[in-house]
Amino acid sequence: MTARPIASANAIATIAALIGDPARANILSALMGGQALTAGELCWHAGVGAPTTSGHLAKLTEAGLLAVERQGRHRYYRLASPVIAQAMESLMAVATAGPPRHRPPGPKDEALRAARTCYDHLAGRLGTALADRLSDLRLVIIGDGGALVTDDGRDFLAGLGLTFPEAGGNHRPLCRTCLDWSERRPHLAGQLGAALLTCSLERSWIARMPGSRAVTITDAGSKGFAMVFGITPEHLAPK
Amino acid sequence: MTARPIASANAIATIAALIGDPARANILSALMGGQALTAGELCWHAGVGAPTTSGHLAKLTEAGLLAVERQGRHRYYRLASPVIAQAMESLMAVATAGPPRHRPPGPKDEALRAARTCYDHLAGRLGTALADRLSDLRLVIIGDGGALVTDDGRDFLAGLGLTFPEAGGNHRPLCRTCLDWSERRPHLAGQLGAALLTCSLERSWIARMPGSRAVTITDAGSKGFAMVFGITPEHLAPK
DNA sequence: GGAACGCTTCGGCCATGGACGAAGCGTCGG
DNA sequence: CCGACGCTTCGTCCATGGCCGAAGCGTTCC
Repeated sequence: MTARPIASANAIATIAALIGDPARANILSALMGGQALTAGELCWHAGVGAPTTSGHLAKLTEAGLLAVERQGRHRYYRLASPVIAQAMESLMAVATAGPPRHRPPGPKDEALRAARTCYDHLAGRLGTALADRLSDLRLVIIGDGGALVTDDGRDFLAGLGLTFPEAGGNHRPLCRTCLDWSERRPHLAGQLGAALLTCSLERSWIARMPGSRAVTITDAGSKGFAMVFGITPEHLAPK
Repeated sequence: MTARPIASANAIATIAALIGDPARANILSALMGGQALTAGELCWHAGVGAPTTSGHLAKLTEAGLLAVERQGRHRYYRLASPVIAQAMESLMAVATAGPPRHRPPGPKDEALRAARTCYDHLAGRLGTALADRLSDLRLVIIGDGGALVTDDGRDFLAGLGLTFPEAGGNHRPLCRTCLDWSERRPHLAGQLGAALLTCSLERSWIARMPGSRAVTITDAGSKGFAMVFGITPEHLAPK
């Protein structure tokens, strides 16, 4: 007379178990940057040998968490869908929200806290500062758990060369918020968030740090973010 | 020369591994209903023996996923925080979004699809219908990934006897959206979502089905939802 | 006070699955 | 065409951890 539980619980368990292995979590974490990586690079990130990594990648791909693309003798793996990144962030939120455990800051973490990519958009102090400024300027309205782009906001973004399809329909949300795990406040995701990241990279306002999700703000970036969004160094200072 | 990965990946793995066990996933799923359950009830949901369940509960509590409260000779367990439920929903979204796997509907699933609780708010066709109607009536504005309550909405809710603190600050979001895994469209969560569920239960518009997250709509509920929100039987019909 | 109950702890069994070395494919470079 | 390279498959080892029965502790009921 044992249980007959809700069927979907097993589906959750399957996915969670997949993420629950340290090597696989490292792989997924590395891919949260949004760029596709080769099996070799992921092997390095995973911290295990090549055969083991290959097995993990096969499982993740089989489960639909990763997508793979062959290119020459390399195989490029990437997250199969943004919802995967979202789930990872949710788990990260649980991990940091838990009991007041010691969370070692570390030097590399400081870089991550300052500015990093979160799948395909900006996070960290830079990400939250952008969200704050856009909100202050009434270009987006950040509500509880979500965000809307105002007409002013559309005009402003068009001025930056960023245009978007109309809201609604089945395509990707124009703008949504994403809880920043280091700042504990929202930053902007969705099409808008992705466009801001792309735009910042194209203008060389930020540069990716190799082997990390962290990004550095260039001199041009300091000027650019200040000029366009009014972001001051104080916004980006730790604490 | 093995890896030096991002520290937080291990934190994710720990949490995910915890959720990744079928018995524990069942326990967490059962608690998604928002009410606290005794170890014995959870034992039934978990589908394993009492000693095993006790071990799982200890692990989950130790990790900060569950909170426990002793009451007489019973111990009531509940999710330690809403972010846990959010993470579970994210994982569910990944599970259903994945490859077009067969997902067996089943009779009990139909009840879940019709109306169920999602942690502390309503989901399923009833949940999405409520969200739709509130949106149609311009009481809330459902944007991409988020929701805002309008002034009209506040007045309307006040008329139902529901009042909320001002937005902003550190307290819980007034209203946010939550992706409905069965309808693939948003329903309303946050304080507003919780209040709607409580209100519906108090008025006996809905009744919990024992041992399940599903709820049934009472006769009074059919009238009430139609009268107050304009929800018709068509809104609640399958497909 | 004693028995029933709810839950946890202890001890031991066993399967799952993650790890690596060696070998097997495909691709690129000279 | 051969060797180096990138990645995967195969086979094997081994530890982690889930599971249960028995026993222990605290609470409630009669």
